[in-house]
Amino acid sequence: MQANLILLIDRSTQNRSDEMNEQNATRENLVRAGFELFHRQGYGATSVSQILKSAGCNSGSLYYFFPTKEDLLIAVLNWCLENLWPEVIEPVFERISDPIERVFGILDGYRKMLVITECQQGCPIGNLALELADNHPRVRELLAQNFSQWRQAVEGSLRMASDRFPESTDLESLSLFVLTTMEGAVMLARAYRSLDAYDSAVTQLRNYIERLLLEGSTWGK
Amino acid sequence: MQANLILLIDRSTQNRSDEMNEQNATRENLVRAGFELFHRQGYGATSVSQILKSAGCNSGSLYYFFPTKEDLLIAVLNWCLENLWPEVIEPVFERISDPIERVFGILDGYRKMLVITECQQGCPIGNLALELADNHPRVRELLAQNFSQWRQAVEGSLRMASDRFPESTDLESLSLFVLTTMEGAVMLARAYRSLDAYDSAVTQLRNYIERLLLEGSTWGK
DNA sequence: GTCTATACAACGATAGAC
DNA sequence: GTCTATCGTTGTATAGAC
Repeated sequence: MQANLILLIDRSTQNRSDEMNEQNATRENLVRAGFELFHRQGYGATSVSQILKSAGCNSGSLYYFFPTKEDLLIAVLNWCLENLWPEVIEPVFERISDPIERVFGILDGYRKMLVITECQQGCPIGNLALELADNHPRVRELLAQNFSQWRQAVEGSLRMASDRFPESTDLESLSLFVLTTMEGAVMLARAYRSLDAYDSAVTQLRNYIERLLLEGSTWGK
Repeated sequence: MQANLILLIDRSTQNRSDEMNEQNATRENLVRAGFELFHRQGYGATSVSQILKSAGCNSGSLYYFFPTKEDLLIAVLNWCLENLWPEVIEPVFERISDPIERVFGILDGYRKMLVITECQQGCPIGNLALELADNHPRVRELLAQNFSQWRQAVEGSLRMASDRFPESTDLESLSLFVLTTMEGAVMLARAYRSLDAYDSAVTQLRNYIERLLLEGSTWGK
């Protein structure tokens, strides 16, 4: 039951294990275990021994690959950076072709995570951002990169429909606003342990975007 | 420099110290120290010894008032619940009378905190929400109550301008959306260590609300 | 590369004098 | 109520055999 919680992991396990040599299997296991545990419990609340147990190896192996626990975290965040597109964005884009609905498809993907985890797990990056942005400079930079990549995916999609928005629309700012909404909504859904807060926010966002589109279509083609 | 970081604390210190008997001064010091440190570092990353140093007492005193560290956290969250209105909401409402601008005044208050802390400190409740919502049931409930109180302040203000919105507007959902935006925007501002992300989100929110108001005014008075 | 054993510090919490 | 001293655990990280 726990093993399948994170959709990210399952897909990429199958995709990548073939093309990997035996040598780095342990390293990969550690990164995956780190990702899942940091996501579920946070960075500070996850002990190295938990990671070792989950990855099925001993401390010597971890410290062979990573000088410190923080270096493992950095590897995890780089792993997220590599996997966002193939594992989160592209599956949605394959299923949905309308550029606006693709954005809401991404939001629906995060909703699925809330459903599966009964509102106990949100965005893996968002969690770490609030925990670590202050006192871990290298980590903060990687968190920002992860957010930027997410935002660019949304912006790219919105830009395909740029002619449907009013001319003055700032699509970069609007795509960042989508991310803002998603992160805030996930936070509230977890605090309330209810999907209502998430759905309510997405409804408001959709309302806003529909008004923009309505205005865009009124003012000539 | 550090001591005056949190506006909340300074105001209430002056207001309350008179009406307090000597006996509970230590307890109050502990709650204040806990609030500030949990806000700055998170719950898990703050050690009891740090709290003791900041509060100017020893461990015997803390455990005399609070059976565990978590009980101190609960006292802190109750303290937030008591102080939100007098220390965060009312100062804004005194300064600004327009109900819509009052909402943006609250958002501007959080912006000030980002400015003062150079984007290193966000919402004290939001931080704890992502860190603790999963595995601390009593804490999660109090976090949700804090969010609800904040949302109700916004909703009360919007409701004073309800005749300016389209009839179909769901003001409860809209006020929750304001909170969603604020929390998401604070998170991104901290990750990017820049006010731009915050300002961008508030601009989008204002744009949305202005469109609602425009539609409300068009459809008759 | 991976193992076992362990160093060493910090943690939350307790005991008992005053 | 507050103090000092300390218990027992857990944390990250290391050493050295294999």
